[in-house]
Amino acid sequence: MSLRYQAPRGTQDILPEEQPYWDWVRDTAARLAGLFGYGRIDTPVFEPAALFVRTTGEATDIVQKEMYVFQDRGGQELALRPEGTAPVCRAYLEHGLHARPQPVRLWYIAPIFRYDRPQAGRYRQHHQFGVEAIGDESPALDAEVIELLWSLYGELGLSGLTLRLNSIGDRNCRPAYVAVLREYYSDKLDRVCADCRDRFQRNPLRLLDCKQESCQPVIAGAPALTDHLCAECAEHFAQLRGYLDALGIPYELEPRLVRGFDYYTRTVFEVHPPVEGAQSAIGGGGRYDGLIEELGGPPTPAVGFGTGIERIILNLKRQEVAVPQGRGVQAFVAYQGAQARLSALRLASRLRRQGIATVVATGDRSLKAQMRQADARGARYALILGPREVETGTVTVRRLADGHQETLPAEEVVSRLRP
RNA sequence: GUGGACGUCGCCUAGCGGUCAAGGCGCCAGGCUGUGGCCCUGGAGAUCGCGGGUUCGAAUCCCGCCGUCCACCCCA
Repeated sequence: MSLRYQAPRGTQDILPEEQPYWDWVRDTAARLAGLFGYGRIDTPVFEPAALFVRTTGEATDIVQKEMYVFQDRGGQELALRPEGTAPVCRAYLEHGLHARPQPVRLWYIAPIFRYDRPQAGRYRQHHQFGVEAIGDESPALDAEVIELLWSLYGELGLSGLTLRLNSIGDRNCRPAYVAVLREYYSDKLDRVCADCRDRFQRNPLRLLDCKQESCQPVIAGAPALTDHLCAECAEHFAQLRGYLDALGIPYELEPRLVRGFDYYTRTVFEVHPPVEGAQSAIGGGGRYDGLIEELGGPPTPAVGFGTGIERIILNLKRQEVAVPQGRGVQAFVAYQGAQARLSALRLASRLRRQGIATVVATGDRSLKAQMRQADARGARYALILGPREVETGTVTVRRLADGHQETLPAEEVVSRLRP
């Protein structure tokens, strides 16, 4: 089929039959966030492009090749939001949220845009549920955020997930580690892949999670980041692990886990589903103690996560998790004749005012066709209004599940439909 | 951005150089006069993703583009 217009590459329409999944995820996320004391925040879909360049990092893939950047008619450089954290921090500063009791706990569900090549579970527009806890450096807050993410998956019905955890140090110890790492790699560049030679220059930390077979021996011998944490970072990390243990949240230490944004410090984590696709993380996050300062605010520690709703739904389907289905129509009103049509419209109107989901037949089709419609719609009752009913002021109520049917006075219909 | 597979009615699929492109699901209608789900019958619905090329002749072969999927990159 060739349509003149189709949804742009990497975007999708979410049809009614998909919505139960979305409702399930959104409702559960909102409920949990509330349970943890987080308040909802919505930020614009677009922001000054510089906001992301500054925070996410000049050299990151997101900034280098994945941002939707455009100029508006006033000449402003804007970007469709490629991640959720920076806008929330911007709002935190803009509205003086530092003057509120710290930490400030915020959550959002928002569309995210990245110009990369779509495949299963990866889109140019996707949606994230995210949480940011700003203004406190306690590892207890890291644990809280991780617990929230972990319980979300549990509540949703996902199983077999693994939480990967690491600490990548802070402004003090990371540069020292990167120097050690560079030193280690400097005489081995001829033994690693071309990408790694590039990473050596641009983003040395990423050397650690190269998947190339040939690079594995080099990685195996590389100095571990966690052996080079400063005392404060090591202590912070140790406390966090203690809290997670106390909360009974299982995690795997993943010394090679680094994340794609420059703003992370100390804690980083990802959650992976049991079946590994190419891009499998369904959620990830970490601490970003320097981000607010980078935006011109006071030094403000913070921690948060983002989790992809499309990927959650993908895994709900893979694991055949049954999600609550919305209630369908209760009543389908069929009628015969122009007279009855008016009665049908009035009856439907009355039912809806009583909170009973009601659909009226259209097109003056045969009663048989209307009944077929009622069945196809999944209605619980068919209400039949023909000349006979109009004349006697009655309605025939047919329960579609078993065909039980009776004709009763119009006034009694409402009470009959709600047991 | 790199490599690969695929693209036939709304959905799933057959056809794989030669009459009007076939079937299932779904949709619409009918199966005697006011009634669904099963069954039967009929109908609508496809420029065979788009554009070029090869050929007497292409859905079937070749090229380009678009899209989907897979791997890489990266990420949720």
